Amino acid sequence: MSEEKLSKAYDPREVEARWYPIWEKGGYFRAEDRSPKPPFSMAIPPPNITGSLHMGHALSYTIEDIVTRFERMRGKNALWLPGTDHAGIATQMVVERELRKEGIERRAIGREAFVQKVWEWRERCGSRIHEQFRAMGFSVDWSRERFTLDPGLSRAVRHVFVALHAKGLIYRAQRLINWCPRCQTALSDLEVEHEERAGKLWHIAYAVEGSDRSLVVATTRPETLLGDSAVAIHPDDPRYAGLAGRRAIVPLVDRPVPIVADPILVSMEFGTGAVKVTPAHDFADFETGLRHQLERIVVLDENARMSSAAGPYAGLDRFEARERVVADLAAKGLLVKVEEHRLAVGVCQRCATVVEPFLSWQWFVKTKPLAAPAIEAVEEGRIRFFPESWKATYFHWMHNIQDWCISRQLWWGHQIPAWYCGCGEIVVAEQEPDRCPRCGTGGLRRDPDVLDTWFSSALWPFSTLGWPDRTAALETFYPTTLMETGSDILFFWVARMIMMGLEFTGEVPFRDVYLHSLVRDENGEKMSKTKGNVIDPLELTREQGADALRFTLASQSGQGRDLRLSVERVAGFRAFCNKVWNASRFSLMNLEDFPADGREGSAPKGGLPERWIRARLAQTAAEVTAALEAYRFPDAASAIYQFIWHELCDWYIELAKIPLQGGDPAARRAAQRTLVDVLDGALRLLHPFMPFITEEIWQLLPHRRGEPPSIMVSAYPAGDGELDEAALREMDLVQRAVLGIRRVRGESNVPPGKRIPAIVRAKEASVRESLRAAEPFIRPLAQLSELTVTAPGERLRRAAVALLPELELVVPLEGLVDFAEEERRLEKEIGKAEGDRSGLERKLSNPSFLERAPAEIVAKDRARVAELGERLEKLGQQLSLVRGEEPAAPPAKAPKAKASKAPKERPAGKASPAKASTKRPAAKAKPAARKEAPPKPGASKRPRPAAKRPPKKRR
RNA sequence: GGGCGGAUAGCUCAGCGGUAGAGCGUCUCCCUUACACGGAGAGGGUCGCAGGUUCGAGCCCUGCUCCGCCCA
Repeated sequence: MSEEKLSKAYDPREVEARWYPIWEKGGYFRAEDRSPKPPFSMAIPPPNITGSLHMGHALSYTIEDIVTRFERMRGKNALWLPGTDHAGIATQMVVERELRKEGIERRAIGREAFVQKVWEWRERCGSRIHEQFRAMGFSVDWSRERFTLDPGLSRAVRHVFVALHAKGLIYRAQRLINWCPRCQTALSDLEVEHEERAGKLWHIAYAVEGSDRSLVVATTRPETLLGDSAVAIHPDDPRYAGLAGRRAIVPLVDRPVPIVADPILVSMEFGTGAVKVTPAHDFADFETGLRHQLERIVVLDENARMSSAAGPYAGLDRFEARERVVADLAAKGLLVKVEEHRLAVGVCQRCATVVEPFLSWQWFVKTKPLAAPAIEAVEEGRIRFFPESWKATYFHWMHNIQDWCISRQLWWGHQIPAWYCGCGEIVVAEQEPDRCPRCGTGGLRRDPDVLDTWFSSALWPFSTLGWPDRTAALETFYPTTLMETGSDILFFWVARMIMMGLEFTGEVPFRDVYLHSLVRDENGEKMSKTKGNVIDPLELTREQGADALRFTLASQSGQGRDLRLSVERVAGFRAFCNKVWNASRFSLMNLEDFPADGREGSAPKGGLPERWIRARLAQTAAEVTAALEAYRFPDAASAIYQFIWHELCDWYIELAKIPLQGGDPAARRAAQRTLVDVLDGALRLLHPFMPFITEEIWQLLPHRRGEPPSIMVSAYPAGDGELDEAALREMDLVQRAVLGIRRVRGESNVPPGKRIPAIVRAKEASVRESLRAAEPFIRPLAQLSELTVTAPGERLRRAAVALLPELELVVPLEGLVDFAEEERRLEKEIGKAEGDRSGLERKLSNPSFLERAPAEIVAKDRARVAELGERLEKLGQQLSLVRGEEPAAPPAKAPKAKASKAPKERPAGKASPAKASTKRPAAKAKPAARKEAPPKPGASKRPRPAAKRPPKKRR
């Protein structure tokens, strides 16, 4: 145990800086390839090498660390495998931008040199990520760190590409793909975001060949008419009957094109019911083109400028061209109408440039055959989703999955393992072929493109474990236990891992998927650099401590809901750290004479508080474990918070002061032992959430022989075993008695420091027995000079009374206070009880309730009515006593009649009986001063007697 | 256009058929030798709106209104 005095306030900075290197050196983060322990494994969602950790990462990794630490403490061989992602487009863009600052252009230095620069960049970023993990306390197994471009992972990528190609599940085709003219690469459907924007709908007249009729088409992209190769109409549209099969003349270029009837493309309701068809520049038109064998006329190049096929418009940017085309059409009188129109435009996920459907040769994954088993795995429950609602989204996407364009016109990434020969042969192989297998010539040219980053990510759960080799790690840790990631990459990543995992390992890549949601700011706004509302987790950690931030994220991370983060909330949990710190400080201050072997052997039973707090710890442990097993992090966090603050601190520590400061050495020792045992247990429960402070304190506690060297490898409290029900029951009595007396004191304005006598009455002899035994605990907590326990009976004039189940508390007030307050309190209680009772009586007078409701419900309500009757009787008596009225005749009759009759007299009208009974002056013989606040209709359904009564001297 | 969430105390959220909860904030009192990053107490809710089912509805059903995501 440390001799140093702990500081009065907790300072996370110093503590949090200290422990990570010790854990790392101790090897506690490491998982074993072979171990008798059951495995737990999880691959980290790898952060991009370019970035630093943002709040989304902090949330994700906090959750993952909590699970990992929990499982590790439960005795699992726990692997949390770290790594980073090369993030093709993102990284290439960042490095290009940086190089440009130095005046270096990517194309000028060439591919090899550029890729070298990116690797250098990666070296610099890597250590930063390390630092951030350290600051947050994430317990990853650094010895297994991976990078998506590592040789091993690259080999896995090539292997998969070749295997899928051999199976016909990867193919090369000339297709329309999404093209970002700024990033100069193809994108997958998922990398295109749809934004609704204001646009226009231009109505343009196309002449019908050989007639004086014309067709008016409506389009949002007039510049593409230069590439039109048909006009489509609906076959059933009477407006255009007889036109199908004839030809229309594309304006400006005067090209005759067929008029085709196509019920798929054309909606009779939209626009004019006639549509221009541009197969090379629109996805729907491309399909139409296939159906009708239409020409594909490419009028835009890879820079989204008009190509030579656009004749006089060649070289113009697409938006300039639009203006020119519209102007020229107008000049020729062919522009019939222009309407305002909202349309969804696709923009590049990375740079927000409007993407262009672009005809080009690309590589694709045929996804349908891969999706089928992936759907099945989830249907059969071999993979579970948390929250489960994501299943529906997953199914919907998987059932409608499109082929995946995987080639990217970038330099940074896994270069496609395909080689082209002059003879037209394409060789797909893991290693570069020496010569063409068909014509035998050498010098094959490798495909310059790289693979979509998500292609390599899709292999992450097994490629990181050494696949395609059958490694021990793979055998032990695969399938992994959990995939925890953001719901925004369900399709990008999770779905693809499932497909690839099943295809190549024959097993699911993970059993559970936990999807967290977005971290927003305190106003519910998405955090973004442009809005300036980004909270940097590292900065917040420096201010408030990583423990506080982690606890905040865990306790706010409800399933299926976005999380709102505010600095104030983090500060609130920092206060919790301080509370934990001080509870520990108190404990340690009282353990100075605790012997080194004081925790050996079974603990002495101790008194009621000792038995109670141990039972509560066990219950809390069970609760926390159940919550963590179900990924209900907020529930787990709040159970621990509640236990530590409101039970250990508010009750047990206060109660322990009695034996600790009393003269009985055995009782003192029992309290010491309990304090240290329970604090130890609480710290262990808390450790996955707050690793630093718990380790710091745990190290200061006296331990049993043979305890592990760190709390992070100690055993998680089990919460099993037999529960001391009697202690829980008795302590409940004590707590209710203390709270009741405190309440009376508070409401009657008894000065807080003033020690007063009180009487507790109970009908049950056993309850009285328990209370008498607990008298030494109740007295100090309720600030009593004296506590008398009796059976119910005599009434006390001039006393405050609180009625609780099983208990009746009497606090004589003569000479102490303010009877007006007490009177008001009683009136309030009576009002409430009357309200409750009349509600119940109405229910019980309903024959169908009696007939149909389960017997136990009816019995419960009846019992409660009886209870309320008793309560009202006592309260009525008490009220007259406080008022100084002579207790009217035999108390058993008069007050009861008064209290119980009142509600029945009232017709079952709108007015709350409770309100009326306490507000109506006449009925209660109250002074006129009472009536200044007539009940407001609808103010509240609950009684609010005497809410704003001005203070006045009664009597 | 289709789908999925959400709407409960001032704020953030639990509760999901039988007496409305927590944390934070607010108010009152208190610097009592673990902690003022604290203690004790209090106030605060027609559970989005309208129908329906039920003996009984934040809770189930239908419709509607807002807000947010995803897909087309």
